[in-house]
Amino acid sequence: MQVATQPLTNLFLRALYYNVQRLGLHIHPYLQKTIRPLSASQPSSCSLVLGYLQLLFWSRVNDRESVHPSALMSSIKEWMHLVFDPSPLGLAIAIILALSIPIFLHTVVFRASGLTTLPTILLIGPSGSGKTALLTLFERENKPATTHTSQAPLTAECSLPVDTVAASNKYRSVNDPTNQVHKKFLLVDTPGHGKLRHHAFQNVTNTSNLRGVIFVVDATTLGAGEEGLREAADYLHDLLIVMQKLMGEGKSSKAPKELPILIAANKMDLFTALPAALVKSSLEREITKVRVSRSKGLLDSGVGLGDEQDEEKDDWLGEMGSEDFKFSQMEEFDISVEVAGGNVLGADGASTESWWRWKIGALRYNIHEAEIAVGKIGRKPRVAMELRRLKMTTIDVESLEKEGEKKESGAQAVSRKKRKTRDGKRGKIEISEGKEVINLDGSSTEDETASETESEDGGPARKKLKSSTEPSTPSQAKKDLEKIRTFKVLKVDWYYDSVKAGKILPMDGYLVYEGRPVQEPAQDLISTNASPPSRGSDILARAVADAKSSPSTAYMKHGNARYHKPTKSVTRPTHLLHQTTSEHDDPEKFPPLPDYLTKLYSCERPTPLHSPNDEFINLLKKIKTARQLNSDAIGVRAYSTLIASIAAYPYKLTSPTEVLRLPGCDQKTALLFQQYQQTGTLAEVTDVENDARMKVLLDFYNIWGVGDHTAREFYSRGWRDRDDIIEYGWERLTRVQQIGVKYYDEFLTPIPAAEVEDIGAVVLKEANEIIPGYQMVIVGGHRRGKPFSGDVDIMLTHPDPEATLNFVPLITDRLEELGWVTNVLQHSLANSARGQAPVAYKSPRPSGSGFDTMDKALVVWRDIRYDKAKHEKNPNIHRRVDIIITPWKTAGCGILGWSGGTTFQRDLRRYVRKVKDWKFDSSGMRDRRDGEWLDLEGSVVGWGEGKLREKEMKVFEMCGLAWREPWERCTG
DNA sequence: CGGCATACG
DNA sequence: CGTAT
DNA sequence: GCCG
Repeated sequence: MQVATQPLTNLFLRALYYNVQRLGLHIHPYLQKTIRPLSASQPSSCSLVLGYLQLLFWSRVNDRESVHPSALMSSIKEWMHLVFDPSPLGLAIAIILALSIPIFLHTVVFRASGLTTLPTILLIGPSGSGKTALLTLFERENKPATTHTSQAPLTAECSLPVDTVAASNKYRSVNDPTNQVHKKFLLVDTPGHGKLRHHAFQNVTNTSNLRGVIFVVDATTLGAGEEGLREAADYLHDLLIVMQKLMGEGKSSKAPKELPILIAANKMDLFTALPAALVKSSLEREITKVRVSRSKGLLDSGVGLGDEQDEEKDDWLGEMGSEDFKFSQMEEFDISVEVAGGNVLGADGASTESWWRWKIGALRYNIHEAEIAVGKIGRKPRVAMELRRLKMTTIDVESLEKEGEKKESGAQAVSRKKRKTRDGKRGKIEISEGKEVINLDGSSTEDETASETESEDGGPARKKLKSSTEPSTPSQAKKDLEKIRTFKVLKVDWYYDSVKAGKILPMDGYLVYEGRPVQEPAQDLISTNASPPSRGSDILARAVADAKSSPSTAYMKHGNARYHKPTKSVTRPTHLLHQTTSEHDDPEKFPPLPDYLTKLYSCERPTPLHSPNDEFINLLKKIKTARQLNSDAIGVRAYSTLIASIAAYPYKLTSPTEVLRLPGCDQKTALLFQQYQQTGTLAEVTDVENDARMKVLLDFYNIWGVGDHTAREFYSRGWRDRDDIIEYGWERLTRVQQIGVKYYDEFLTPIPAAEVEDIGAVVLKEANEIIPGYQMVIVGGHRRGKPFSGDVDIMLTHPDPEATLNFVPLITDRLEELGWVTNVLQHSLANSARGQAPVAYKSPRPSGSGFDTMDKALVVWRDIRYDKAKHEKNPNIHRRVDIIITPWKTAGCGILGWSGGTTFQRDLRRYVRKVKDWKFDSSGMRDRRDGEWLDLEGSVVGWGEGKLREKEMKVFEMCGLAWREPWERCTG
C-alpha cells in the first residue's frame, strides 16, 4: 500500500502546486512530502510548505468534486482522469482514503519569502583536508555565477539546481519530496589552521540561519596513532563543544532547532584512505581521549569543588558521565552527526554524492520558516497539539492581548474547559449496566471537529482577531504577512476559496489560531494543564511562572538541552566522595554489617517492608522511575539493586561511607546519600518533579497497558494529558489501553488488605463450585504484608493435575457470568500448550503432566454486592485481579515466583543460574545443561494444611538458600 | 568491558 | 511492546 | 550504576 501511494500522491500534489502558482505562491515541502515544481520559473513571492498534505487533498478532492467544479477541479482534471479512470487505481484511492481518515495532520504551511537570510552551511576542517577544493567543486557544480568575497572566511553563494539534485539521487523518483529544498544557500569556508579556529567557531555562533556544518577530514591521515587523527579529533571536539553550547542555550534566538553536521571523509579514492565507518569509530575513540584530557585540565586548574562540577558540565562534550564518546550522544542537543566518504579530486572525477544528499537534507524547508498553515483542523487545542508535535512553539496572541488588557482568566482556560466537557459528552466510554462496553465506535473525530468549528469556536474570538490584525485586501494581506511576524493557522477553505477566486483572499473568517513564535524550548505554552503554578491560568503568566519555577537553578543557569529533551541518562560524572573526618565517618563506629548484607543477591537476605531509611529509598525510587521514563533500562536495574540493598540494611544510615559498604552501592550512591543528608532531598528528584514532560510521561505510564515506550510515543504526538489521548487518539488505543484509561483513577486506588482477602475468598469459593478441592494462596504484595495493594494476585492450585489443566477459562468465565469480572484483559495458557509438546529431546518427565499449566488471567474485578436501596448503580470501584493457576507439583515454585518483589525475583534467577546453572521461573526449575525439568518439591507429600508452605520452603532448600518469609522479600 | 530475569500475549 | 513477580 |  505504501508503495502504491507515492506516485498517486504526487499527482495530486502537482495539481495543488499548479494552483498555488496561479495564486502567486510557490510550493515547498515539509516533512519530506512534497512535489517537484512544474516549471523552472517560479514566482517567488511566497513559498508553501506541505505536511502530509496528500491526505487532505484526497479527501478534499472527493468531497468537492461535485460541489464546486471550480478552478481547482478544472486544473487538475487531467490528473483526475489519470487517477480515477483506470479502475484498479480508483480502487486503490478508495482504500487509501479509508485508511487515512484517522490520520490527524492536515496542514499546509506557507510563508512570505525574502524575509530570512539565505541558509548557510559552514565548511570547517583542518588545513589540508581539501575544504577549499570542495568549495570550488560545489561552485563548479552550480550553474549560476558565484561571487567570492575577498575577506576570510571565504563565502560563496551557491544554488542547488534541480537537475543536479535529481542526478545525485538517481534512484529516487523525480517527484520525490526530498528534492524540495532551499535552492540558494551560502557556503562559508573557514580557515583550517589551528591559530585561526576561533574564526570558524565564531561563524558557528554568529551565523544566522545556519543549516549545517561540514567538517572535512582527510581520510588518508586518520590511521591509528597518526598526528592527523589527533589533530582532527581535537578540532572536531572543540567544534562540537561550540555547537553543543549553542544548541544548549536554546533561547538565545540564534540557535537553530537542529544543527546537523556532516563529517566528510575526503580523498576516499586513495587506497590509503580509511573507510567511512572506520573514520567514524576512530574519531569517536580519539574524541573520547580528548574529552578526558580536557576535563582533566580543568580539574587540575584547581577550582573549588562546587563550582567545578558546573564548570565542567559546560565543557563536557556529549553525555554526562558517559565513558565513551559517541556521536549519537550529540542527538540530545539536536545535533545529528553523519559520516560519509567521498572525494573532491580523483581519476574518475569527483565523488560527492553522499555529501550532496546530506546537504539537501540540511537545506530542506521546515515549519519554523513558515508563517501560515492551513489545515482541516478547526479548533485551537487541536492546533496547539499539532504544533507541539512539530516542535513549533508559539504563544497565542489572544492570550497576549489578554495580558495587555490585564488579567481576566484567560480565554484559553475557558476553551480548555469547554473541551473537557465536550469530551464527557462525546462519551467514548459507555456503560451499559451489568456489562461494560468500551465503545470502539470510530465515528470520525475529524468530521466532527471540522463541522463544529463554525458554530463553536468561531464567533467572538475570531472577530476580535480580525479587527486587530486582519487585512482586508489581498495585497494588504501580503504586506501584513511581512510586517507581523506571527504564525497563523487558517482553515483550508481559505485556500480553496482563494483558488476559486483566483487571488489571495483576506483571511477573516478563516483564522483558527494565531501565535507568536517563541525561541525558548518552553514546552507547554499553548495548552496544558501540567504544572499550574499560577491559578490565574493565563497562558503567558503560566509560561513565565513555568520558566521561573522550573528546574533547579543549576539547570537554568547552564540552560542545557537536557532540560527539554533528556533522551539519555543525564547524570553528572561521578566525583570522588569528599572525605571529611568526623566521628560519624569513622568506620569503627558503624553498626556491624550483618553477614547477609555481604551477599550479592537480594534473595539471600531478609528485606523487610519498611526500613529506617525509607525516606531516602523513596527518593531513589523516584530516580529509578525517571530512568524508566527516559528509557534507561540499565539505570533501572542499577537503582533496583541498590535500593534492595539499602532496604535490607536494618540501621539508619549516618554517613556516606556507611553506604559504601553495602552491595550494589558505590561512590555515586554515597554521593546521593550525602546530598540527601545535607539537603533532605536529591537534586535529580527535584529536577524531575519540576519537569513538565516527566509529569506527563508519568501520568501516561500509569495507564494500564501503557509502558514507558508508549508513554513517550503519546508525548511525541503532542498529547499532554489523558484528555488529549481520549480526544485525539482513542481509536488508536488498544482495547486494554482503553480500559486502562477508563479506570485510570480506580486502578490507582490502593486496595486495603481486607478487601484483598475478600476477593481471594470469592475466587476460591467459585473455583470450588466448579471443581471441589481447590486451595488458594494470595500472593503478590499482599503476601509480603503490604497493608494496601495495587492489585490482587490469587494463586489457585489443586492436588489433582487434571483439575488445574486448562482451568483458567473455566474460572474466568464463571466469574464473568456472575458479574465479579467485568473484563478479561489477558489470558495466558501457553504452559498448557507447552505441556503437550515438552522438550522432546530429553527423557520424559516424571509421571503425569508435569509442566502442564501455569496459566493466568489478568482481569478487571468489581464487587457485585451493594445496597440496591441506596444506589441505582453498582458504586464499587474496579480492581485489577490476577488469577494464577499452578499445578500442584510445582506449586512451591509458583508461590515463590509470585511472592517476592521484582528485584528478589531477578536476583533469585541470577542466583540459581550462577550457583546451580539452573533456570527458574514460576512454572518450575530446569537444568540449563540439558533442559531437564527438576522436581524440587516432590519430597513433600500429601496436600493437607501447610503443605504449600512446606513445598515453598523445600524450593529454597534445594536452591541452597536460607528460608525467607514472604514479608522478608520486600526488595521494592 | 560484558552482563544485568524470565516468561507469555 | 505490553504484562506479571 | 555496579560487579567480576
